[in-house]
Amino acid sequence: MIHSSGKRDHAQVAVTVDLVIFTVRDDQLQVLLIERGQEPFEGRPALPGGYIRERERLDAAALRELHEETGVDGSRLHLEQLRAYSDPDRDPRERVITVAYLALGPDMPLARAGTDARAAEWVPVMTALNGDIELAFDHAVILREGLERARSQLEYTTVAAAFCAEPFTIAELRRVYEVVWGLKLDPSNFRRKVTGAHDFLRPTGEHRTPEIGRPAALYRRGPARLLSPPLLRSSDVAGSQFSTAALR
Amino acid sequence: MIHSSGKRDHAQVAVTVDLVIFTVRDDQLQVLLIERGQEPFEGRPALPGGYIRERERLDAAALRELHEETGVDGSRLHLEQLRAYSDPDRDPRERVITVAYLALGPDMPLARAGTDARAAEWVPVMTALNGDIELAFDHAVILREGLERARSQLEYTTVAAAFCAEPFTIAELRRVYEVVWGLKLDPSNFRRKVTGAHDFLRPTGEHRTPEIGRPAALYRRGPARLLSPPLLRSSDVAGSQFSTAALR
DNA sequence: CCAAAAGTGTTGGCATTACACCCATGC
DNA sequence: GCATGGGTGTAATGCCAACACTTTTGG
Repeated sequence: MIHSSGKRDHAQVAVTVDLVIFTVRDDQLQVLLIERGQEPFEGRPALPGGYIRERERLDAAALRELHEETGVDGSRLHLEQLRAYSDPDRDPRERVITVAYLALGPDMPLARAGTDARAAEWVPVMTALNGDIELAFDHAVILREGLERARSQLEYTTVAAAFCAEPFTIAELRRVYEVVWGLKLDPSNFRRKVTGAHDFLRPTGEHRTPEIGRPAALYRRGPARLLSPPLLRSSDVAGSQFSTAALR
Repeated sequence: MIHSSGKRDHAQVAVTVDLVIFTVRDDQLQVLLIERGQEPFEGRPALPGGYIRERERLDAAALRELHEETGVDGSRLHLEQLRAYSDPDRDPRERVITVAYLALGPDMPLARAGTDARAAEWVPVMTALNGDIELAFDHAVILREGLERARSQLEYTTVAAAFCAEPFTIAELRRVYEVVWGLKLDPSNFRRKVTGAHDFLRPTGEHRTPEIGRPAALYRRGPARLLSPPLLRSSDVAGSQFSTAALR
């Protein structure tokens, strides 16, 4: 029953989910964009997403869309709700409220074209926000807020490890922070902090020998979700690719 | 046009906003609850809220409901979106997705009964979460998450000042932290931190003489929104009214 | 009316910790 | 060259004490 009765004392609206899916590839933070296969904004890049189904939770819809667009089952990703966007004119066809999700994961298998998308591909975030590319709907705003959420989440939580495929080295984890924040971190201090944080990392005891350099110890994600003390991005000299004005 | 056409390829749902409105009264963190005046959950306490209107933004709906329930215009409050709740069975009548908002403000004029609420009153948060009171719908979950959001927001932002009517003293601000976190803070350290944080407080140069004790300097809110360095609630001995299990 | 006590805000002084910066070493 | 580990000086913080200003109490 889409409409249980003809008359209502309140409006009904369509609801979609949109996904900001981040990964770290080639020492860059990249976001998954699709090319829209239909109006409105046909041919324009957009965040993956779609309408929720009857009796479907928002989280379930996000996981479903994630799977449809990337082929990845979300059980190994970090998925978190960003917020709802409700501008009445954000979709020119009708009133559509969208709930945006933030998904973080390790370098994923190449995206395949989705159902109503011509193509899906990884795009460096700075490229997607570069003004040259005009995202569909209000997706530029959503992407910007998703980026800021990801950056601040790295400070207070352990989600950075979600970007790393297990097992991983501390240097790989550090590179995640450097790429997302756009600045260099001192390897020594970084190691001390993350190994000191309780239950953040579980050492495997094994090592991985790179092409050059000393073998690095391997770790897995620990059970901790909150990072205390936090890992702040305050000082340090910024080689930032984005100005701090992105903080809003 | 509620329905632009009879047939759709996607479901439409009703959307509401619900408000977690906090204030500090009598050295307690209190939340505004209404008593429902209609089914379902008639007579049960609930968070204030209601359906969004056509072409109305969620933020606007939240401000409108806030005004309807408290008579306060929200321009002087801190209002922030929590998240959307989408369990298909959270409302027994039909599918309703709600977007929860968190509102923080100084002790407000006594709430007046709203349109579809029998009464509205301030209730200490620990009372409302005490199991004895069963909130309507999933409002207990929303309230719990709102509390946790407020607690963590105090660490990294300057919203604590939103609880204080200007001008205010540093001791009043400290009491906000103590009440929300449920622990005692060292007056000396607290003063050092908040006065050291850039643009957090603007001294007025004036003083207020309490009933007993030394006159305290008065301050107004500064332009800063983010608090750096953050004010962590980590250590310190807990005289906590809630166990840390409330962190989720 | 004055002196002492009590309560609150404010300031200052260490001891400890955390951190940024730098250097040394192993593979 | 890169990962790892250690050391040092500076800043932040926790803890504790003293001081300032006011009202209340009691002689």
